[in-house]
Amino acid sequence: MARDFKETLNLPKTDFPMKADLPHREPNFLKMWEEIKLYDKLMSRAHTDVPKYVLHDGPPYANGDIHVGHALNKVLKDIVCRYHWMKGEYAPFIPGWDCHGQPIEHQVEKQLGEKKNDLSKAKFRELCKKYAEKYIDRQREQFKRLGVIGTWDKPYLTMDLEYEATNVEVFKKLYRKGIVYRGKKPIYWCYHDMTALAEAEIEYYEKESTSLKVKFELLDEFKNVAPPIYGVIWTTTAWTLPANVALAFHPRAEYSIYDTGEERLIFATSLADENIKGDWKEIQKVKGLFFEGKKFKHALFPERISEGIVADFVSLATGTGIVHIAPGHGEEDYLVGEKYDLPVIMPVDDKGVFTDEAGIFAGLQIEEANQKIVEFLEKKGLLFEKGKMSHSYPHCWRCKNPVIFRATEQWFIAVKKDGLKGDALDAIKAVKWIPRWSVNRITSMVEERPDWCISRQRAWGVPIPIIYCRKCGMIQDKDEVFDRIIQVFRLEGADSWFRKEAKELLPANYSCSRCRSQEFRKEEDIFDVWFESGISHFAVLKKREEVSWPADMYLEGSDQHRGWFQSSLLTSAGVEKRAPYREVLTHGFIVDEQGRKMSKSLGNVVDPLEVMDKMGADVLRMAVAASDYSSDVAISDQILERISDAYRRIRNTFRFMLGNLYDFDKEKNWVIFEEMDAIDKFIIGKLYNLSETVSRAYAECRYHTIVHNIHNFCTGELSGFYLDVLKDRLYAEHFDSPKRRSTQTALYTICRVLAKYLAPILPFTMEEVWQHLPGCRSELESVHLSTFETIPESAFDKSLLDDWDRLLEVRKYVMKTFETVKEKNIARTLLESKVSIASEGETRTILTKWQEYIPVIIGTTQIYLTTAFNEEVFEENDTRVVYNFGAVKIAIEHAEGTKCLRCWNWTSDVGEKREDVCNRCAEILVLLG
RNA sequence: GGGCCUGUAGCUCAGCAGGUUAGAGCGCACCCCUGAUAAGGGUGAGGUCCGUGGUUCGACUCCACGCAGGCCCA
Repeated sequence: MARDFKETLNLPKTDFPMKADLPHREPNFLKMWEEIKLYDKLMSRAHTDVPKYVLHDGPPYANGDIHVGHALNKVLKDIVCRYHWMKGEYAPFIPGWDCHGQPIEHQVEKQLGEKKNDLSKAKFRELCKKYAEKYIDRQREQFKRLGVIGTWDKPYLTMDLEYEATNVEVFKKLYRKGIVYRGKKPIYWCYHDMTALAEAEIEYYEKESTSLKVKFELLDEFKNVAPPIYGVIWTTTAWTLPANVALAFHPRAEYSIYDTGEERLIFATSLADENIKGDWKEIQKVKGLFFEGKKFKHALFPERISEGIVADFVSLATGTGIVHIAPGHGEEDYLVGEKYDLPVIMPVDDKGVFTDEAGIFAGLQIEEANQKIVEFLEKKGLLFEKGKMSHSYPHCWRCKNPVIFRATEQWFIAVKKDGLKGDALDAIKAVKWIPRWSVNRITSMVEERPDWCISRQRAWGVPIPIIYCRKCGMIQDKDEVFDRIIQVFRLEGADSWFRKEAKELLPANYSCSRCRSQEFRKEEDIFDVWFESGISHFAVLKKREEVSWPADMYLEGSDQHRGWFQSSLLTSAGVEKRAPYREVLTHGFIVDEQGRKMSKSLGNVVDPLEVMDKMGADVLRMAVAASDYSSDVAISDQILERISDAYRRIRNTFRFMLGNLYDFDKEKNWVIFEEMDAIDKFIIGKLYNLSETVSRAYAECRYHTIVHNIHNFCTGELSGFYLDVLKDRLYAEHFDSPKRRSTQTALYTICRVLAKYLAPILPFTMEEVWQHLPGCRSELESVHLSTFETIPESAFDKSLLDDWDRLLEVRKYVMKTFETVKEKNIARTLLESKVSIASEGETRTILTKWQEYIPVIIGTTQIYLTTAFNEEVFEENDTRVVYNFGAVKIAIEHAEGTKCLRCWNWTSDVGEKREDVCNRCAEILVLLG
């Protein structure tokens, strides 16, 4: 009767669960890390002399729950920091939030509805602050749940008092440098509500307008020619004509001059059909570029000149191909005007009424002016055509009336020409940009950017710290004034600006530096939020003692080339003449499997909170890490499923190794490398190779390489070979046999090395591994307090690895052959097979050299090696499968002898020393008693 | 419309200073095991390397033009 020898074997034992159950288990680790004060312990490295690495967090906007884009960004940052921690360095991470700005105002206004009008600015700001705080708390918990480690109890907020004061400090420095100035720039303006509007407060509706084609006489050498030559412009906003300063042509388009008999007219050649009325003669063709620098007579004010310019945005789809330019009334007009140094004329007041600057039209409301202008042009014979047209036009979100573009006084930082462009471009060159093309993007953006408009007509933000004399209008820009404001902000925050009188914000007994008046008024504009976030490196890196300036790294999505990378660069270059970062790493955006952006309408949105709830943060982190973030990162259900599979494989590989270490005590059972069994030397050599790849990939921030390589190692080297082939020695040998201890030493090493390498990517799971690895927990309470393990180069035996790679090829041949063995029902497992291998040359030499390991590598005790390819054992028949692999020939048949009921090997000595078992097992059983 | 970027098996990635039948893992199919077991092992099928031209003896790799997608502008 067969006896069960199970209890005499060293079968794997572990509490490490196969089922990850991350959604439930991860929060416990978060709790544990908090209890052991993990982050504080890491931060205490600040007092040692280890290298410091500062990754400066770009602040997300404090609105809404986090989306996958946030998750991608913060997980990458976390991996970077954890990598540096694992190198033994000091790598503080201070998360931040961008708290001010229009979107929060908008949300609060929506909640308030009509009540908003009854609120003071100060009261309104209070509500905005509450709103921001609410979302900071939510997002904080969500980021923490992701496993992101950092100073969560003391993040930086752009609404912190000290932070707000820093805005003034930086403003003062830039002001002193002489690059801050006041100028005019068009903004959306509702002349019904008399208020400035942000882009997001605009709604587009169809509106019917009068469209005009107006003639501007060409001057210069064509002045007083007969018949006169006219450039014909097309516009739907007649009221902007008083502000006209230029006519824009498309530089590469072709224009024709037509003789109508009475006059000569210029249109884009391609739009001739739309404009020719009668039997006109085309007398000349010219490129648009020809008109650059030419002068035209203003159609409304004959004494004024309208300059000929060229611009790529000129449309040739409809109209005349000539665009009337009024920099005071249009964004494009303004930008092209800046390029040509055109004046910004803006003769419209808050209520939409023409000022004296509009000459004969002064006092008219713009709607009425439209009609007057048409009449005027008709009378002068300068109206070429008049029509009606319906088009999409911006309207005020609140009162639903049409809005206008209207230039108003704004604050600027001079960037172009004599501004700080040169310094910024030099600063860019000193930074390492990853990926490499990133430098081109930032460079061209800085090269082409206009001056930076830093003022906004809003309530929720930091005021531009300027105080004017009420009497003479003088800006009070003495140091003592700025310093006083800085001091007040530091103590009471920017709110003080809205609560206090101008006088209270000035030094005691202050009087105007020009007229001695003591009456003052405060600037009402606030800073652009990009200015605020752009000074974070000053407000955080220079002020918080945990960190230092400049940052080692900024890490954000590629959209930040225009945003934060640039605003930070400009403030830094302006004050310090260098970039605030040494290295900038950019990642792509989250897209779906087909590479399309996520949108509700496409139904492809992945919610990180849901993923963490269903699969766990480590799976989400792994998905992020497994993907090459230098371009867009795809996330979908299938991708998460695949990642989940890979995660499970890694987890189970650890579980198996842990299971075989249950009785391993590294103090007592450790086997030094030199004394290890060859098979264990082999896997340690492979591990060494892997560690080389992984550490290089970490240093280069190529995390997907790490995930792929480690995963492949787990499936290929470990599960597919090493772990499979070890079972006999782990299970059947005496528990304390040298072979088993050698293998356990290898397993232990692999676990530690891999757990540490994976800790930055899978912090929860690797902590779990650490807690189950014998002895580790008493050594250090968390894997995250440990440092990467290095494998000495001496553990890498190249000739052994080369030999064994060849042996593995032979193993592969055996596996192929064995497929047929299974089919023919000759044997079901290799254990119950006899394998004959014929070979010659180098292969034969290697096989002979490692003869004693061939049974282990192949997986059966019955191996016959020979050089004779034509021996009888290689004759195929009903009980034997034979395959030829060139230099190697394989034959497999059923094993001889009997199956040992303990180790399941087939031998001829079963029952000799003891019933049912082979002699090897019989001896072990004696030892075990 | 402009600038920058991406496009290799169903999925995630390798590869190529241009050179034999383009690789891996997952997934899938089939088989084996039941002493890693809601595990494990083996074998196999999957690719017009986005398309079209060009350079070259030879292109997935270089160039041009497209197409699709992303970010930022307009």
